[in-house]
Amino acid sequence: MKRRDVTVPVLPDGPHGAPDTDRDRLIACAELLFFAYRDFINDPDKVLDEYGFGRAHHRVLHFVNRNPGLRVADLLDILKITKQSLARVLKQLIDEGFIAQRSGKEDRRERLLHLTAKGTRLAEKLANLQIKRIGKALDSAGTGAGEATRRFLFAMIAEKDRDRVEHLIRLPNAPHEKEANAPASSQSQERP
Amino acid sequence: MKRRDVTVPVLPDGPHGAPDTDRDRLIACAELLFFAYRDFINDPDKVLDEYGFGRAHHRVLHFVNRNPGLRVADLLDILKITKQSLARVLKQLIDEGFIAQRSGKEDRRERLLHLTAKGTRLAEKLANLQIKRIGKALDSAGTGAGEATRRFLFAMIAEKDRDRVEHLIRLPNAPHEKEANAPASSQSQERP
DNA sequence: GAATTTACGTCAGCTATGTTGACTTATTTG
DNA sequence: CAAATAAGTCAACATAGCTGACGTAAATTC
Repeated sequence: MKRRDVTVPVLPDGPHGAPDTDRDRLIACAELLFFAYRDFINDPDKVLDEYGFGRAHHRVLHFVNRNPGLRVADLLDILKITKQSLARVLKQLIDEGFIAQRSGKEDRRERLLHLTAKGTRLAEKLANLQIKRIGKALDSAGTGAGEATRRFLFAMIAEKDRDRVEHLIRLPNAPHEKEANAPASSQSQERP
Repeated sequence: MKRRDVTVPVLPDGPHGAPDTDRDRLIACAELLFFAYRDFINDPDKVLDEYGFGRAHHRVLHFVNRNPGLRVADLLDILKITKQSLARVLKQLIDEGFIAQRSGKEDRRERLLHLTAKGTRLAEKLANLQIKRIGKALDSAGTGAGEATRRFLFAMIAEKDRDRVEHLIRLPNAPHEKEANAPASSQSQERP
């Protein structure tokens, strides 16, 4: 690729002759979100590839790991995909021994999802990759960045889903200090 | 969907009897990133649907809008997709009059990308939706959240891409206060 | 000036992950 | 018992990635 030396307006002036910095800052956030997410997804993807899995499998593993006993309906609600989309990856994960189902004790129509030992190993391996990257990023972002970032990300979630997510992530000091409650479905009472 | 009222350990204690809050906080970031991105993408998607476009089209519109005169090769580098993947959406955008190409003046092999008036209208419409959501989220996240969030997101980007991104977003006060420079390609001079 | 490299476009085919709509089965609930 | 619910399944389709191969025009190099 050739390089040209051309001077170019770096920060084009807004309508009033001054840079539209507020807007630019918000747009920068949008672009950063894109790049950050792109790379956030990337380390796990490499590992998943070795198993013949994709991101969809990762998401299922993750949320089942974090919420053992999750029902299929809950997972659908978390992922916001259709039953058929989920079915495909879930079936694979079950067939290959990463996820086990147990019938609900109270409601035997429910299939409560759990990770097997094998599933837990993979889920943790993937989680550790992401945790590592996030940890480093927060360190380099300075004190208070974690708190601020969580608040920002939380506020980016569609209003109607925030309660649900807040319960789901069950963070020690949740974004708005609401009392934490039972995860989406979770635990329940089973486990004989 | 039925909900059960079951009391459940909200914050399972870690190995030392205390909650493993550090790890939990990092995992919360990961989950929040997933939910935030999911919904971040959502408003534009609805609009794009009306045009028969998808996210891929949005990304192209966005980066061409922000960097008029971008070359195809630059776009590939930004999006990290293959030429063939890009070709499909780019062709549509050109055929339907959202994007125009001009041969480079110095190097006539290059096809420099620009938005048409129609393209600009759509790109701005989409950008405004996202800006609005981000603006609200930052407000609700408190002072300093923007700064912190940008730093965090920037640090989440793969190291080898950070320089490039930093130039690309040309933020007034970039994450590390480096001097802003010309956009990735657009007219540009960089490239190692 | 010929050969090579570069920028871009394109053909053909594959995969992962999402979608809709319809139907079955087991189980709970009214 | 009838109706609603949780889950599984079939078929068909769309989007957006991917690989590999090849063509063409222009620029660069030998």
